[in-house]
Amino acid sequence: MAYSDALTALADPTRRSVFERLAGGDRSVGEIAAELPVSRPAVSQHLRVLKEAGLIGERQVGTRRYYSLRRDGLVELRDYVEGFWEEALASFKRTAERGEEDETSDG
Amino acid sequence: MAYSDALTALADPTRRSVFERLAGGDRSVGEIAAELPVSRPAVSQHLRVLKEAGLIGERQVGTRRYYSLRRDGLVELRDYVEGFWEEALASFKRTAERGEEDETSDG
DNA sequence: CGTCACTGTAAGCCATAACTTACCGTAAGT
DNA sequence: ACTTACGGTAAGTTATGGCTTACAGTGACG
Repeated sequence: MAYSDALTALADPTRRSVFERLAGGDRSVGEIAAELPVSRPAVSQHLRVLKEAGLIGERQVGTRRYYSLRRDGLVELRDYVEGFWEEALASFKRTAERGEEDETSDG
Repeated sequence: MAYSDALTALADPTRRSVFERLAGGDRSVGEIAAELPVSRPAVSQHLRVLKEAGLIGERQVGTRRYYSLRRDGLVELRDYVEGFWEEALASFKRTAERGEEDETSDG
């Protein structure tokens, strides 16, 4: 399941920072590293994880590599949350229907 | 930021299993533990993390504690992904408008 | 009050992963 | 060809966190 990798990838704060910077447009590794308090190799490693999670893509220009958000990856994550949202609503509804009884009425 | 805690919480597979089981309705710690290959204390710890992330709530009945999804927590996570989705679309659009850079290697 | 059922917490172990420095390959400019 | 710029990879260190067992606390019930 890809949403699993996506969630794992976005769990780390630093990696999330890297990811969120790509929302503003394509960025090279050096550009991202310059704005973060970690080394360039660290950024490289984060980018690798994000890429393996399908969240970003890369485009090479000379020796530079521009990373960008990948639409499909976002869709998967979005669908997971949305799907869960639907289930949650159903659950809330069931709970509400059972009334405010705070006792164990389960058989 | 709460979505941060939510993402961290949902990163772990076991914890995600715990969380997803709550989508089917309220559950006690013992019930959840019985369905998972980890000990009850482990489940307890996962529930604590999920609760601190605002994703679930608890309701005590006797010595039992029923955990349930928390609507607000879901909303926050959903909004984060949705907001990102919007930004991503804008980014995609910008990239498209800039046209394809033909220096891109085939990859 | 004594016992049982249910659960949270503490302590310790160990796998994971995030970070660093060092190194290597590659592309462009002179 | 040499130099510079850019970035991926390897190796090693260290912090994080998920798991287990042992223990403590609380409510229901005879």
